[in-house]
Amino acid sequence: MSAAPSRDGAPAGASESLELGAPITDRAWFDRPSPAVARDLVGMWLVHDGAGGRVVGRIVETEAYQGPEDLAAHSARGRTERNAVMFGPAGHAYVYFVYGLHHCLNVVCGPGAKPEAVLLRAAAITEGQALARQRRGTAVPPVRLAAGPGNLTAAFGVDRAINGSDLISGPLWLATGSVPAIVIARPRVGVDYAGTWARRRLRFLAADDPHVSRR
DNA sequence: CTTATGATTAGA
DNA sequence: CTAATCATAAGA
Repeated sequence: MSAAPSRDGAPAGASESLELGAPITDRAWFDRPSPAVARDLVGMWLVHDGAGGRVVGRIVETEAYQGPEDLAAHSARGRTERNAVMFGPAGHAYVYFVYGLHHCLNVVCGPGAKPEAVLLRAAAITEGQALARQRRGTAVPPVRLAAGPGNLTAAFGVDRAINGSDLISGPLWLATGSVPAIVIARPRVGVDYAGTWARRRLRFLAADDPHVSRR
């Protein structure tokens, strides 16, 4: 079987990856507090070179989950088999299964050993739309293909098989965007149980972008 | 072993 | 507003 397409620079003249920027290859970029990484990820590219082909999308919505003090973070209740990746080095994928239906994709952050992560909540698919629609259903409008964390993982073909994958060397990776996003901050979704942490503005969205999740 | 529930979604 | 649907974590 053939190897996954290279993450190295696109061939000269290639235009299929519209505006796809430089891959993030510096682990220090990930090794920062999750709010900073979450804000920076809005407007950047998510790429998955999966079994069915490549899917690329512009990230338009993220949420930061901080260390043990953040009562909404999985790491707040200590290290378990599920969240172990959060306690490992930054720049890896933390994928978990929830509600018996959906997968959620997170980018593990730092600094250092701090168990922080960023949940990727929505993206605008720019390449591999046919593949994404095949996975999500033909009736889904393009604007909703990756709107919402469960829909995003479905569209990109991400599941627990990729949990722990290195975002610097694996089939799932990130690249800089060419168009800076105007980012707004709002409270996170679905964490009402987290007391004062539920009110903090740790959800980051691209302003006026139709590809964000509902609510 | 049993049991409660969730960083969700679609639909009424 | 609720059902769907099951891996996970916590407790007995």
